[in-house]
Amino acid sequence: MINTQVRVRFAPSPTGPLHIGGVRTALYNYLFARQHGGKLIFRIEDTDSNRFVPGAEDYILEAFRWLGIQFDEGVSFGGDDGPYRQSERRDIYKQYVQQLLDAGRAYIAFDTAEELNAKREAVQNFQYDASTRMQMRNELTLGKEETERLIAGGEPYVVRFLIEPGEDVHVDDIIRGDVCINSSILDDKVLWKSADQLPTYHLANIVDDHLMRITHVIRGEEWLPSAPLHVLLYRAFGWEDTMPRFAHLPLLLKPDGKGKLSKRDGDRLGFPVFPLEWHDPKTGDVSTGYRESGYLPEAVVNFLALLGWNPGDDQELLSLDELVEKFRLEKCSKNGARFDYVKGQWFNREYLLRHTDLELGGEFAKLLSREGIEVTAERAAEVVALMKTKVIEYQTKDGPKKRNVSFVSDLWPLCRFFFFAPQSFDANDKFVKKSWREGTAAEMQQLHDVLATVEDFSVEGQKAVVDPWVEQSGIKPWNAWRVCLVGEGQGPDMYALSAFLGKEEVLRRMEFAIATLK
RNA sequence: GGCGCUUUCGUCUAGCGGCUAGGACACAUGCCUCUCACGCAUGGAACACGGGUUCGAUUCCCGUAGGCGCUACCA
Repeated sequence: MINTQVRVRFAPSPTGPLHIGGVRTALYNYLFARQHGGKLIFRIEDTDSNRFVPGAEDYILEAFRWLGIQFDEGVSFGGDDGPYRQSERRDIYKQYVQQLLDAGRAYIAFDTAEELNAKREAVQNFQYDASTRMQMRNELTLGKEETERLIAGGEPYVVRFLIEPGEDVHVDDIIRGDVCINSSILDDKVLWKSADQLPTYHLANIVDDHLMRITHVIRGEEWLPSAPLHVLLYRAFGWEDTMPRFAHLPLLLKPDGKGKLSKRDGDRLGFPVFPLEWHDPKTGDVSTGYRESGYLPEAVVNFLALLGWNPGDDQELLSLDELVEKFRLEKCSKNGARFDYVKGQWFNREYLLRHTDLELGGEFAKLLSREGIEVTAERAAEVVALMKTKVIEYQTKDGPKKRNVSFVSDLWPLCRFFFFAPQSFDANDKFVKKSWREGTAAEMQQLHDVLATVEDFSVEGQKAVVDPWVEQSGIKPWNAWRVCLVGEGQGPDMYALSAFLGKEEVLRRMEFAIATLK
């Protein structure tokens, strides 16, 4: 194991959109593979035919493309260990199930789901294991001949793993150290179902990881209780010497309240839990995604990477390359992390501010276009430059709150006045009241007339004319001028705004305000 | 219920026997100022509890309590 190449895999089920926790698991696998010069494999675990959701596989692939997480082998990436879709590996599993059967490590059972449910209701804490298997309808109680007769007669059956009780099974977890579970609490897990000729997760997982020469299994903590079962399977196959090492990651928890993060939390608190927008083919429901909500992929990656791991120093902003370099699996925290989406917004802001105004202007121009405003990226970039350091008010369950501009889309509600002149003024607005008193209209008329004489309407050009007038007249025109051009107490520096709007528009807005407010 | 994992500011976390327990997000205040801000500065805020081990425990061990997960012919 020491000198073999690192090979890890991310193996989702195509049962719906990829959960953000799954994205983090994939990211950690990616970081680990890259930093060891290893390979990352993309496998589809579609052994439950009932839960298959069309479009899910493409969705997952598209999500990773967007995030910049690249795979080396697997579904849609090729490789020598295919097929990488478990539903296409029936023959392989069948062969290995037979191997277990032949070795007496597994047995055939005919108990139907209904029979088992009845049993569970009748017997408290019923478990299909060494203590009960001799009372059930299976190969061990029916005998070989009867078993073969039933199979020949088309009776559906499953193959169960025969677990020897009373053994302490140890799992050496990279994150948690030695984890020990007694085999007596494990049940004789179903490994294979004749009904769809497919294995269950446990069997498929072990066979595939072995055949694909996986060296490290990095997965969510929900798998920890079944890790001993997996160890036992490796042993039963005689593969213990090449068994991968395990690392069970802590789960992502709700931002508030109890339990693990769910889709509902996102809907309730207003943040995405999926990387991309998802249209549920069954219900028609649409769930927003990080991409569609205006998150930058590098911000999502950085945010997720630090939920459960940190570089050990005070650095929080790390590029994908830096993460590859600094990530340490053994330094991952052991306890679940509450999903602090507010910090996610902060990360996005940091990355947003690292883009040039022109890049952001291009995005903003697209957004404006959807509002029916056609401007060039350069023009939009001027607005971005003036407004990207502002705060936006938003709604929460505890009422309105404020936060810094974190998304390009935050700009739009703040920037309407750049494109639309005030149509009316709120006389009760605190700022308007404070700024517009007796005589203000006359002062604004003076400023209007002064501005009318300005030839060069750039910031500098206006200053050259207006500053001396301010000095000489003693009039502080700023707030009232703001009322004229903006309509309320917000916005950028007045000269900057005025220069952006241009002389004609500025004079027009002032005339309207003077006429309206008197 | 059983089994396993886990427990440092509100949140994410640093700490790996001796620290004024550090940082970030969030929050509050001040400065700046033409509005709202940004920025800068400052501040409040944590070792779950009880036993051990030790000269000394946030740190090691054991309990208790909380949290999380698993307990399917789902992954």
